[in-house]
Amino acid sequence: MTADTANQENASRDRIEQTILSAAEQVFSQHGYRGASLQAIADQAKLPKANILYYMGSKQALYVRLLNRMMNRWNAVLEDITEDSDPGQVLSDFIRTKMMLGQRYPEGSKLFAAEILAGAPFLKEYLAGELKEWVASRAVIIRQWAQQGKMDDVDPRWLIFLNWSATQHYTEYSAQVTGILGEEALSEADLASICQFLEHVILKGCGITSSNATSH
Amino acid sequence: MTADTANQENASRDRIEQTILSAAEQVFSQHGYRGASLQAIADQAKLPKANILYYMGSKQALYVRLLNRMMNRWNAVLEDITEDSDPGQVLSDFIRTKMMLGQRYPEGSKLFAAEILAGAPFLKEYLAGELKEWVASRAVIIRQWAQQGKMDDVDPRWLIFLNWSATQHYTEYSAQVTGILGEEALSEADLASICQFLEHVILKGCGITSSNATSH
DNA sequence: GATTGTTTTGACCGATCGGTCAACAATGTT
DNA sequence: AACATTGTTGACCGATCGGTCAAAACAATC
Repeated sequence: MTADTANQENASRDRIEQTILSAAEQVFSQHGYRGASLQAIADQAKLPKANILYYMGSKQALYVRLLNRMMNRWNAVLEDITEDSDPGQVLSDFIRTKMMLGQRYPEGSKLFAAEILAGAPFLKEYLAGELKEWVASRAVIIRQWAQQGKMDDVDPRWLIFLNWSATQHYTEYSAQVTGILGEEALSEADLASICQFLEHVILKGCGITSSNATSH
Repeated sequence: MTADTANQENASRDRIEQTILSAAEQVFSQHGYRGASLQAIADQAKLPKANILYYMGSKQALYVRLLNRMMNRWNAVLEDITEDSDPGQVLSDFIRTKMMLGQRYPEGSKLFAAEILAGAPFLKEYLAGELKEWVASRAVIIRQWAQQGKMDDVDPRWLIFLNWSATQHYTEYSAQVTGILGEEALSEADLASICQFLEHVILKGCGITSSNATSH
């Protein structure tokens, strides 16, 4: 096997795997782990069912792989904040980034939501480990901001949860949102309006007098 | 059949039906419509599977009945607000009531969330009908409040969604929240702290200078 | 062209799915 | 006591579940 053909074959394998992952993400996000069937995934991917198992090994392995992929997409967010950062800028960025990620990966976000709804059987360790530490470290910084008088002395954990819930709502409850708005999907104008609203309420609500954040 | 025995029989029937509904709510809320099995519901209710079908007719009928029961529990909320109401009081009540409902009916709330995640196949009409009208009518009142200078001129729809998402988060994502907090379940102190935080941020964020709302 | 290794896929496995049914027990009703 | 109604449940149905396997198709090396 030459290097060239090796690349070709790997590229072909990657393409097929991405097709399967994408199809599986759709099915799992709608019906959860138990409710999803390999046949439905195979139909979505337009491949024989046996082919799915050949590439992914098992339903559980496929599911775990999707969860990990989604975790990695989120990992880049809010990594580098310090006590010297501007709270307004950080929160504003956080809201916009989270909204963007939700729009970019709606199926992955819903997949995650379904996993949590089921009691997080595959993510319990991650939640009580990495993510808990992540929240704790950010909480320390937010507390410092409050002590510096940059913002109100609110509980950082509830603030973080508020940011998550407020943004994720528009991807995970998209069926409800679009149903109520009477639109097929959220428009760009809607998204901009929502981001602006969330910034306004959350920053003002936390007593952050935004200096250099985008004003409106 | 005397009136007495009729009452007895109906009471017995009601008790069994409630047992089944309660068991089904648990299973459906964790695994969604497709992921739930009648056998799992029967095991949870400690009844033979055939008995479930005898009382409920079919899996779908049971599921729809659970959805309707949850809708009715929510219907009592925020029914009687007018343009003369105090926004701070109304929003404060709304937050506390929603938090309370989520704590009282966690399985029902999760059931609803799973239904929306799946694309709301059984609730599409309700969302685009009754609930849409509900939101629209409240939006009018909130707009009037803004015109009267009682609060900032924010988009009422996003405000309503914010209230829903911020409160529902603690029931539907309870696995994530407790995992991160390192607690088995949310304590009374946590709940009070969360309500206080949400009131503070949302009211202040909307420019509502609370006059008679509970102060902290 | 023979050989070796990788994909592809229909056929099949035992288990479980939602749902039906008939036999039987229990409970009124007369 | 005889009868009708309602409740209970194990056995069973065809369909589908996740997963296995072997035979055929394909590709690369010699």
